[in-house]
Amino acid sequence: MDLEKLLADRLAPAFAAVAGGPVDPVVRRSQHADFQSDAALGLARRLGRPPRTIAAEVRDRAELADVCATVEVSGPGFLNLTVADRMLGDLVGALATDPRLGVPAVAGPETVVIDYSAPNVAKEMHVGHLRSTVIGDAAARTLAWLGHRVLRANHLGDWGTPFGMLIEHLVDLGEAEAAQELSMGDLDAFYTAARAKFDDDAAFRERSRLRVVALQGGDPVTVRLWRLLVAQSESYFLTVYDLLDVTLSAADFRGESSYHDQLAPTVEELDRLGLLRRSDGADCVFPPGSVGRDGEPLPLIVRKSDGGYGYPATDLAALRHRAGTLGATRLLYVVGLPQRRHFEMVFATAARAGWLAPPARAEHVGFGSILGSDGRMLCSRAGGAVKLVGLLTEAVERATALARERNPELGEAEAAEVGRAVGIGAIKYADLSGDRRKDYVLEWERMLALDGNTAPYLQYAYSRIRSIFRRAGVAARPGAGVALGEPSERALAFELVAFGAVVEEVAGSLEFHHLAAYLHRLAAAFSAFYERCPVLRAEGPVRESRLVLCEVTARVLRQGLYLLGIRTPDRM
RNA sequence: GCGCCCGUAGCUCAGCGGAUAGAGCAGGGGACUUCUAAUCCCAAGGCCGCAGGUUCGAAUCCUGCCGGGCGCACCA
Repeated sequence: MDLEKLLADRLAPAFAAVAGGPVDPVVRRSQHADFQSDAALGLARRLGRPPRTIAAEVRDRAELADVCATVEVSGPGFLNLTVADRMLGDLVGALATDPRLGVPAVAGPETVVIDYSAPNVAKEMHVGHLRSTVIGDAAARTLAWLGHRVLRANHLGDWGTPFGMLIEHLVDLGEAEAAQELSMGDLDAFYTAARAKFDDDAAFRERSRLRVVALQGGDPVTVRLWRLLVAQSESYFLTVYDLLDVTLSAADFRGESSYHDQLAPTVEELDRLGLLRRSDGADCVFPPGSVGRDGEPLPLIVRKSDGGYGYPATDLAALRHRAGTLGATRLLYVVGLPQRRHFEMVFATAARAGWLAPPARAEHVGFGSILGSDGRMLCSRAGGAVKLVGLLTEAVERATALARERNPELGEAEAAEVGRAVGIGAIKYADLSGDRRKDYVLEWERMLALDGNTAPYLQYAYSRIRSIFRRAGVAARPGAGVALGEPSERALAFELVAFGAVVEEVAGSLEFHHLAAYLHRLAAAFSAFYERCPVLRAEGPVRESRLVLCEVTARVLRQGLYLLGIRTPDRM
């Protein structure tokens, strides 16, 4: 039970009695006390009485004796609430014996499909994929930990016209040579070479066109070559995921091709439902509300005038599969914000077709673009893409060098391990600590920063705690009483007790910067505590109590960072 | 033209109806014989893009304007 809710529950009846109806007590953290309630201000006009009088009356009626040390009317009519040390200590004590750290598993688990990462076969992963992968993985970890059934859907770009030219290029190179190139992760070179031939060589272009037809027609030789291409890319992506420390596995690849045979039936059903309209030779759905440049309704083109299918058809088929066959009630799409309109139209169409009916719902978990230093979008297809592995490798190298420098006691193997955890953590945290909807400028310095509000700061706090236990060879006694004397102990305790509410909120909003900010507050509170409150040199109950504070802090940091996909080394 | 998003400290960003607008970085000053100084403490830094409006109260909600970005029919 978090304190805010506890206080609100105690205040609500008092407010209801004074106001003669239900009132939200509006409890929040305060600079002037531990918490404050602002509800009396809003009630003043309605009741025609001074807010301070209302606040005083609520104070007198509320049953807060066991929770609060003091309850004071302040300013124009705030209620300042100071929590009793005893209550706060008991709450922390309860966390110490709770394997879930005050975050209960959800009562009604849902099936959640999370569409994220989605690189393209035979194309390099660039920084644009980083956001989707990192945010999506945090969502997967968080929702899974809460007890939901999470299905990770890596919607691989493994189908479409570019495969004609890619397969022809593979044929030109020879399978062995091509496999070699692709397994080295040099996907850009492969793609660029194919593209160049396609642009310059008419004969190659024609071969490519025929190859697409062969692929879609299921020609066995072509399909085998295509599979080769896909398999090589998949194994390359898995090495990147491994380096990035992401929970995506080989089993999560669900390429666009896997919906290939559902495309026609999907469109046919739209037709049967009377949602289809032919426009300029293309089969379209016109979801209400979307208007184009000319003021006319904007179509979702489910079948092109040449008979081919594009993204809308694939997305609809995938959605139908996820909601229908898989039984998902929450469908997440971790895709850049520029595609917002596309998803609006897809979701609207799916709803009209009855494929997406409550309680099932789809959410576009959009994120901002990555910009270059000139403030313009970076992640276009037209080059300028920064190779993801290059970024990751540099982060790990920097962090490893720093680990060696700062802690010579680390052996070579441990320094490498710390370097990985810290370097990768820094990159993920840089991405998750800001509002995901905002664009951000790609600054290597920022992403690779190892001090300030960064993952290493949180990891360092964790490793210091581990160091205390390691050095003393002791463990916290879970049942030990938590006695809070020092202000920095109280401050730390307040943060610990807030973990559950933060995770719960983030599971809904998927705004991971709230979790990041919380963990930073927690680590900062711990660091301040660490400076002022000796643990091992304390004695008796104070020592016992501080050991519990340390233990719970470590566990919350570890779990919180785990949800963000960030490791916590025992030593740094 | 229409729609969506964004303008907060020198920089990167939180805050999105409540009391004196918060962090980090950079820059200034302190703290290691004491559980890891990848740390902590102190000081400094702001017409919250501009102008109206709603409200007891606005960085936060509404309207307009200015500046920037993205999207707007067969590309994924």
